[in-house]
Amino acid sequence: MTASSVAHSVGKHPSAKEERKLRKPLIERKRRERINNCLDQLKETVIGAFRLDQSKLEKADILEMTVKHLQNIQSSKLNDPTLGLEAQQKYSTGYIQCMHEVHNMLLTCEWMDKTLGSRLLNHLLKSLPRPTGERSPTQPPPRDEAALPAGRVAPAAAARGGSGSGKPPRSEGPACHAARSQERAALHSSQLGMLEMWRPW
DNA sequence: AATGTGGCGGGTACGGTCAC
DNA sequence: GTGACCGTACCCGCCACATT
Repeated sequence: MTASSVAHSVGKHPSAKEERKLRKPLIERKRRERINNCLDQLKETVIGAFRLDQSKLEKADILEMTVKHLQNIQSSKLNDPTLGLEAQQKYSTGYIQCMHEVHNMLLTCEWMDKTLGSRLLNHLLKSLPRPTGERSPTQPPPRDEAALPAGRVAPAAAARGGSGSGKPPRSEGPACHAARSQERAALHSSQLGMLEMWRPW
């Protein structure tokens, strides 16, 4: 007995059980549609990735090709670690330039409260992007610890520092050196006598 | 704890393709 | 032509999880 036949035999007010019996096939069909839609999208992707013609690819083939495609992507990323690093460096460079712009603007704003300005720069510095996984001593912890005055470290953050998560400390890679040099650049600019309070380190 | 809901797997029907 | 095989859609029951 199909769902439609159930509908006919029941009348206008199907019970909850019968209603479910009616809905279930529709839900199932929607589900299959979702699966097939995604499979179609995957098919387009792998056809493009593997330069295939629009020949017949059954579902199992599509999944297999997708797995291979993802594995290719992963291995190519592993073989070229400089791709991510380069992007990070570009971003950090731009970030620091923006910090300088903000700093210069603050210097020209006589009405600007110096404390507020230094807090702003402090915040920007703490938010300085650094390579994944690294957390500088000045970087704010995830929760409300950012509200603490500059130079203070929340007890929880202090306890976490480095080994708090239970993981062994990361060894420093080239990404760390890049962040260091950026930090040095910021330090250098502050030493040029810009804003005296902007020295969270 | 009872009930509702969605996901999943097994079974089946149906249509297309291919070798004979 | 036809039987075997394959891929797909559908139905149904079961199960896990969420809700009341």
